[in-house]
Amino acid sequence: MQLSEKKEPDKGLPKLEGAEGGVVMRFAPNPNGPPTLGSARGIIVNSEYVKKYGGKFIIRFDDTDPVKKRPMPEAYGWYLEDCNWLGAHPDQVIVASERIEQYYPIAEELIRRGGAYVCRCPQAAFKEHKEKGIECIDRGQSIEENLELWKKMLDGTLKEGEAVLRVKTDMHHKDPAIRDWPAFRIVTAPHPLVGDKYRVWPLLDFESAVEDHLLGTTHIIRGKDLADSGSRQRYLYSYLGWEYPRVIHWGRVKIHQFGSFSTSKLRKAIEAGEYSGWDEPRVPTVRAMRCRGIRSEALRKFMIDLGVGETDISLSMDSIYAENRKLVDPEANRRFFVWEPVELEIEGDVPLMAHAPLHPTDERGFREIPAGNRLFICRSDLEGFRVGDNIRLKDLCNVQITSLEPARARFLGKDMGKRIKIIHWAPADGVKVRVLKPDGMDEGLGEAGIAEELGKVVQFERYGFVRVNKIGEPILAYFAHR
RNA sequence: GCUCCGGUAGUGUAGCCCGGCCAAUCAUUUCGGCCUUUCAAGCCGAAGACUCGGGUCCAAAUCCCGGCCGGAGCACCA
Repeated sequence: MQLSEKKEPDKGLPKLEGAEGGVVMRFAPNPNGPPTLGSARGIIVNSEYVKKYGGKFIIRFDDTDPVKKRPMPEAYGWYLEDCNWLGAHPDQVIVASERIEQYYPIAEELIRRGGAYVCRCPQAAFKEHKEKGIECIDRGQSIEENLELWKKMLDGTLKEGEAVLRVKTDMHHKDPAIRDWPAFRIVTAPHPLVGDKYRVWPLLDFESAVEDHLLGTTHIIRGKDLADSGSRQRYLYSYLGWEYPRVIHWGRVKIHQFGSFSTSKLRKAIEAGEYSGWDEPRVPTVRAMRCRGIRSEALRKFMIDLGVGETDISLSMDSIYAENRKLVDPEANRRFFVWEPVELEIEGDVPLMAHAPLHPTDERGFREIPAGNRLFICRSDLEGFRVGDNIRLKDLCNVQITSLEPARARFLGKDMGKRIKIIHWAPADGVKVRVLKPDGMDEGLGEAGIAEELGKVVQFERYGFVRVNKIGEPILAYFAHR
């Protein structure tokens, strides 16, 4: 009994320690672009835990740097849009830049409790102090002096770069990363959302730590890059008498097909015109996946299967594609699309109309495709032929190749003979189709019915699954996968 | 330089906390075969892994120590 229990493989996400009574979890992006596949992992896994244990899922925009990680006003909405599409409906949405007012009193309280001091060391000087474990003179200031200086930061007496508020940890801490970290600095540049309303901005460790407490966060999952934050923030929690949430870390994610993706790099590339936008197939964003016809369920299943290991992982889109194929294959209509079309002239009684099933197994009717003595086939198919070859034009008839240049054939019959090479084709008056792929583009001719598939995922036979995104001249489709 | 964290098949993952059911799970991938009016799907089969060295123990993927490899932090970025 117990033995077979232990054998049972764990399904889904690993258990969360101390989550039995429900959880409060958050995903905290910087809105400097739309969510990427990396963000999707955070959104999906956090929200999935909330679904599993009950509680609250919060989206919190950590947008407290108006300059170096300047937020994009549109990106806030993009996140919410993509969250909903991913099935991660937030119970609460927080914007840090709108909550600065709440941070100031906490900073002041921290000073009162002797947990922070205003440090006027030049950046480089402090760096040296930190390396050598030397306490600077400002560190010894009285609480009153610190409160006075804090006011001077707020009222503009102290200029940008002249002072920061530091949390007192331990200048002899064995890990230099933990020593007296900065909580606030002066930034006079306007913030895209709140303008020049504030000149003293919190840094991530302060903002995040305080918000996690304010929001009642029970569990934090964050990247390994923030692994030291816990140690830093615990000092602040201890000064204030708060209880620190449980923390889990996860490693860096890379995807073979995209490399590592940083939002800021993408943003630059888009601004430089290397990509046409945030949703084109070459870009690893959630919206690009959506436009390519990747289902959110496929992404969810994939991310949940990944779990939350601390190992850095380097994955392949193949698994996501395989997951998506299972979802999309039973639904997608089949259509003919001929890339690099070459005209084929056929002599004989070629049927004038083809009846092709919309789906190979699900009986949902037929497409009527006009045929006749002039058709188009793929250049790559033609190149594989020799004069005399018997070929079946799918759902139409059998022909024999009589010439390659120009491409000619003669009608053989409609009977299903023994198994011969089968290719697809496009009618002479087919519609122009352009397919954008992660690694390029294909252009060609397709059956007219493609124009009925706007917004849908279809399978171009012998080509792959695509999503039809625009009906026009040409019709525009994004490639999902084979 | 200081500090922290990882290392199971090509990729990802289960098992590791609480050593024996592990000649190691599942998925993907690749390769065969069957089926088939798509090079899709489906079905069947195969391939492929515990980073290395010590130690503890009757017994180690699992515990301990060390090496190697990889990642991260040491910003008035997030």
